[in-house]
Formats: sequence, structure tokens, C-alpha cells
Amino acid sequence: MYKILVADDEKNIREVLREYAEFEGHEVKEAVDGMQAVEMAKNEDFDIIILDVMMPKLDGFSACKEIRKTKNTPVLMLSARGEEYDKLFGFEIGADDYVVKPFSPKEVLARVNAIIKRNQPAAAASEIVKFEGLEINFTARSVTIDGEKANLTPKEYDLLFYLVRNKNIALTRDKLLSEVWGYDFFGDDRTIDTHIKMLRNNLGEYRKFIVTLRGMGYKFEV
Amino acid sequence: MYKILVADDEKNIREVLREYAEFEGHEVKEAVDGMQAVEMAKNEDFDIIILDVMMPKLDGFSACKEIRKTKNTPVLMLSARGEEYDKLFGFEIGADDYVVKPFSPKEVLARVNAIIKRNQPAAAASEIVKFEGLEINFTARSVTIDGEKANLTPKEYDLLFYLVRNKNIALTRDKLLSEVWGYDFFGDDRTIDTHIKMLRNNLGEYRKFIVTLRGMGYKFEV
DNA sequence: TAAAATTATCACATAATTATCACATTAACG
DNA sequence: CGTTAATGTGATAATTATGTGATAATTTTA
Repeated sequence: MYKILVADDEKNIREVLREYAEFEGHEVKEAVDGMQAVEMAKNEDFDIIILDVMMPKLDGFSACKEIRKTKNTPVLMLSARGEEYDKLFGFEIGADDYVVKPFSPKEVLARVNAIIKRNQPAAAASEIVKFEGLEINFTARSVTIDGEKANLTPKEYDLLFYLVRNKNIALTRDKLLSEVWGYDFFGDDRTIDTHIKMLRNNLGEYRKFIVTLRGMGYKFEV
Repeated sequence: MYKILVADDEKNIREVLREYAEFEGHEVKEAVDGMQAVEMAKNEDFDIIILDVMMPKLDGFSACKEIRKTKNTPVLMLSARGEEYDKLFGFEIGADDYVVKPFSPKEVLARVNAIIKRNQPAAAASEIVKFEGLEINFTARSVTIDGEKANLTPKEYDLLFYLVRNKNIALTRDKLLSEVWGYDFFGDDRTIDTHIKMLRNNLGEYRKFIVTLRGMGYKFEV
């Protein structure tokens, strides 16, 4: 889900883009002129801003320049057909892409997706592993169970992530304590057991991946 | 050493990748279309799979999806320049990275290494030995018998692991007691016999590897 | 600073493992 | 072949480890 700002003085343009974007699950805000667009862009973090070139109060190029002074939000410019010069100028001032009216909203959305992905290499490289319905996103530090977001505590994340990164490896309590709790933790071994218990409760049916190694510790087995 | 599957219908692509990968000490298998890639991926455990997007029979995306149904093997996609949407789609269906043709084999290998490192930091270090149908994984602290997971008790693991680590060496009861039970164990010699009995029961036909040395002790003989 | 959330510890319940014993079986040796 | 010593084995009591709910201590958040 992306947060998109659409700035255009034509109501029907804003609406057709909103309709398509919302259909794809994105959140859309609208601005009716360049000034308003700059204002909103400075106060909120958008994933992308769509700017019409011809707008009242402040044109698209100036708005883009202004926004770029404070933020690095990707910008897609819209303009009337044939204004080739505009296009070039658009790229010069740092627009990420350029679409000529009349456009197909589908194409605009495709470009929006392309720009955002291009600008967030982290999202593409995000480190995710999946074991059946258990999805673990190391980068986002999130876990989903059958698509549902799990709500783990920090220690539970740390413990699960360590187990998963060392999947299929027998881990002693000592090892877990020193790696997850830190070498300077001098508490009780059994603390681990309690956290394993809570983690298992949170993992539902996928608790099965955490196996007890009697007399030793635990491991994440897949 | 990684096990790599390269799936591409162009022979020269497969060969250049094979050459580089083998130079780095990896093992390479080839598939000439998507169907074959899926088949191979399901039957063997690769460390990474390199899929061309455009392949006969089954395209790279579909192959990736299909593989992901049963395995979590990392996938790197290859495609022709400019297919920007392909790239996005590739990430969407769970590819781990994406390289555009024409590529430098060096870059591909660098990415392969990066992906594998972040996916399995330790899997490559797994210490496993196999005697006929008896597989012993020291790292995972697990034993399988004809592919079936054995369920051993802690002492049974310790005893078996010690025997196997000292295979073909005669071990007296005293030695076993002090090494497996610990120097501070002052119990009965015969305790060992009982544990040998249970271990044998658990090993099924592979009990044959544990031989009795009358008047002495036991050894694991292969 | 108070309230909420998280974390560590404890105590008890439950389950699994272990050591020992008694008796059965086997091998070695004259 | 019979005797003897050693090993195999089933049963079981004793021990140990883990699961878990409750709660105290701590940290985070509002």
C-alpha cells in the first residue's frame, strides 16, 4: 500500500486516478493546485507525488522544485500532448517519470509502481523467508501467520529471528542466552523456556517448527 | 561450495555461468526449460536457482511460483533489458534478485553469493555423515533411518555421536562412561548395556553397526 | 509520573529419561 | 557338553527436564 498525492486542477483526472489507485489498495490524497501540493508534500510523507504541469497558483515544475528542496519524494509529471520541451525540462528538474495526457490510468499506476520500487531498493531486497504459512520478514521485523500479522514482543522477535537464521541447527540454552540475551546476561536458563512458550503460543500451528532438544536446548526445524 | 541450478534455453548463457561458477568451486546443474527446472528443483536441494524469464514450456515466473510451492530455494531471475515490468513482477512472486541481460557473469556470481549468504548463513556448515540408510546430523542433532526421523533420548544421542565420532575404535565401558557420562559418574558399568540396547532398538536394521566386544565394551564398525 | 507492556523468575505439574535390578540368553572354554 | 562369565533385555523406581500459569521486577510508553 502506497500513499499517493495527486495534484491536478481537473477534478475528473484526480478522480480517475484515485479510483484506480484505491482499487490497487493505495491511499490517495488530492491537491487542487501547486501551492497546496507543496504544502501537503512538506507535511506528510508520500511514497509518490503526481503533479500536473499546468496548475493554478504554482505550476508543476515549480512545485516539484519546491518540494525537492525539503524532500526526496518521487515525482511523476502529467502534461498535455506534444509538449516535448516540457518533458525534457521535467526530467531536468528531477521528475522521475513523465506521462502525456490523455493517459490510461492503468499505465500511470504501472509507472507509479515502477518508480516506487525503483526508489526503494530496500523493499525489493527485503529479506523474507517463508515456511508454509509462517512468513518472516527480517528487514521489516515482522511476522505473519497465514497472512495475519503476528504481534510479537521484542525478545520474541529476537529469539525467533535467531532461531530461524540458525534453522536446523541445535542450539543450547547457553548459546541462545549469549547470542540473544547477550554475553553479559547472568540470569536463569529457564528464562528461555518461558520465551519459547510465548513464542510458540504466538506461532499457532507453526509452533511445530520449534522443536525441543531434550537435555540440550531448542532448534528451528524445517 | 554451492549447488546451483541454471535454467535457460540459451546454451551459451548456461555455459558462461557454469564456467564462472565452477571456477569459484560451485557445482552446477542445467535445465533447458521451465518444466525441467521445476522438476529438478523439486527433486534436489539447490542452494540457489537461476531462472531465465523467457523459456520454452514454462516461463521463469511460473517456474518460480511452482518451485516456491514446495521449496524455499532462493531464486535469481534473468531477463532481457528493458522489461521493467518483468522486474517488478519478479520480485512480487518472490524472486530474490533480478539481473538484466546482457549481464556480466561476475556480477551474477556476486549476487548469487550475496543471496545465499543472507539466506543460509550456516546451512553450508552442517556436519552430516551417512552409513547406508543411517544418517547422522551432528549439527542438527538429528538421526534419520531410511529417511525416517529417529527419536532418540539425550543419552542415546550422546552415546551414538560418541561412538560414531570414534568409529572403528574399540571403546571400553570405562572409556564410554567417562566420556559420555562424565568423569564424575560413579554408577554401574551395566548402565551402558541398557543404553546400547535402547540405541540398537532405535536403529532398526542398522543396529548391526554397533558391535559388542566381549570382555571389553563396544564399537561402531563400518 | 502513572499506566501499560514486557521480561525474568518462581513453583508446581507433567512428561520423559535414566539407572538399576532380576532374569534370560549367549559365547567361551575346558 | 556343561559350566561359567558376560551380555541382552523387560520392568520399574528414581531422577531429571520441560511446560506452564502466576507473579514480581523492569522497561517502555503515554
